[in-house]
Amino acid sequence: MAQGTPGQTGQSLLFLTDEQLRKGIEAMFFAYRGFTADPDRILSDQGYGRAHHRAIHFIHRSPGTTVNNLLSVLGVTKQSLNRVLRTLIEDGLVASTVGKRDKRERHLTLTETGAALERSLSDAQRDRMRHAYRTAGPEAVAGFRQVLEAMMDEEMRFYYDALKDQSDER
Amino acid sequence: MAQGTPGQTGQSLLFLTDEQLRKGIEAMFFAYRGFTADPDRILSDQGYGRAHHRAIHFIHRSPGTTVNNLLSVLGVTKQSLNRVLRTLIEDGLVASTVGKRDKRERHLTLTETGAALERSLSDAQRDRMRHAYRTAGPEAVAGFRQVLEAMMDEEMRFYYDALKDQSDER
DNA sequence: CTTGGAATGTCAACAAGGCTGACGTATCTT
DNA sequence: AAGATACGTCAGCCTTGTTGACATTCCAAG
Repeated sequence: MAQGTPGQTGQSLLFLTDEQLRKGIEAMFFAYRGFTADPDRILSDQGYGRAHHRAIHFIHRSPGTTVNNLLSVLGVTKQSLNRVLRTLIEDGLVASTVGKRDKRERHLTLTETGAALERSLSDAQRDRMRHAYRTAGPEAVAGFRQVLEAMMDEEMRFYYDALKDQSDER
Repeated sequence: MAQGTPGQTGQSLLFLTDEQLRKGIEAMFFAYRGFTADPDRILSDQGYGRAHHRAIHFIHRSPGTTVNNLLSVLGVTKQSLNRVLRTLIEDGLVASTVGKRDKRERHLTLTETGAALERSLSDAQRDRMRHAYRTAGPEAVAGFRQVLEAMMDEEMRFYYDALKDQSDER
């Protein structure tokens, strides 16, 4: 566009000092600690860890998802996931049902008990998120989301946007 | 204040659906993965992990900081920190000097080599942060910071704001 | 029908990085 | 002199990540 206008759009001219960037980096570090603190507390009482939380969260989000699907979203090895999944199934929090169309696949869903734990975990996390959102205000929230989305790897943004699939035909 | 005004400030009336909050939660999850990905890659080549990165970062930020200080900021046990710190000192990345005023204390600083590693790590992380900031724009950045700050635990916000101290008299 | 490959599960071994508990030493502080 | 503080260390445990090897089951192509 016009050349002489001093960077108001923020797109072209945006001076970012190392100090500003460091502050952002530390904000991520400290905020993430707060972000995980509440669920971590709940989980450690029951002998579970953050890995269990992640599995439960994404199974809740996409009921009937397959193991492979979960693997991609979580970005861990199947051995790691399997260990976590096994205890969740043994403890009756997650149900694993053989696929109908493809019987090699296992479709994962939360049981009643599993859904109850999920609720208590995400309630805690949502409370904190809600508090942060309310404190910062709606415009800040929009900015928050924009920056985080720009910070993700391409591949992760795909899962971030997409994950709503595999609805039917188990 | 006035009662009839529909929530424009975002402070009083702010409807937040579970769906909106979930999206925020997942944004944190996926973004944090991206946030740590680059340093993790660099570190794993050298036999270090994320714990080393954190130590190096905060020693760089507060040169001459004490072990106890670092403990509080990082929120780990001294045994955990010591393991990391020992290897960093052995490998000549961190220097530990006895306190002048209080000889029980050890003051930690980065050596030349340590500072070099710190630079390569924070360069990578800053590049990603800069990219995210530029993509999202300055207003988004302000919002991003506001939300993150509201998400921290009180105690952590203290360190987030404060850490600039212990300058003198080692 | 047979066979190749995909999806899943399992066993074993290992490492990083958290944790607790206990103990020792040096050094302040009272 | 006694107690508190700062630090280091030994030992042991847990979660959660990794690799590698291998079995099973099943779909689909030939």
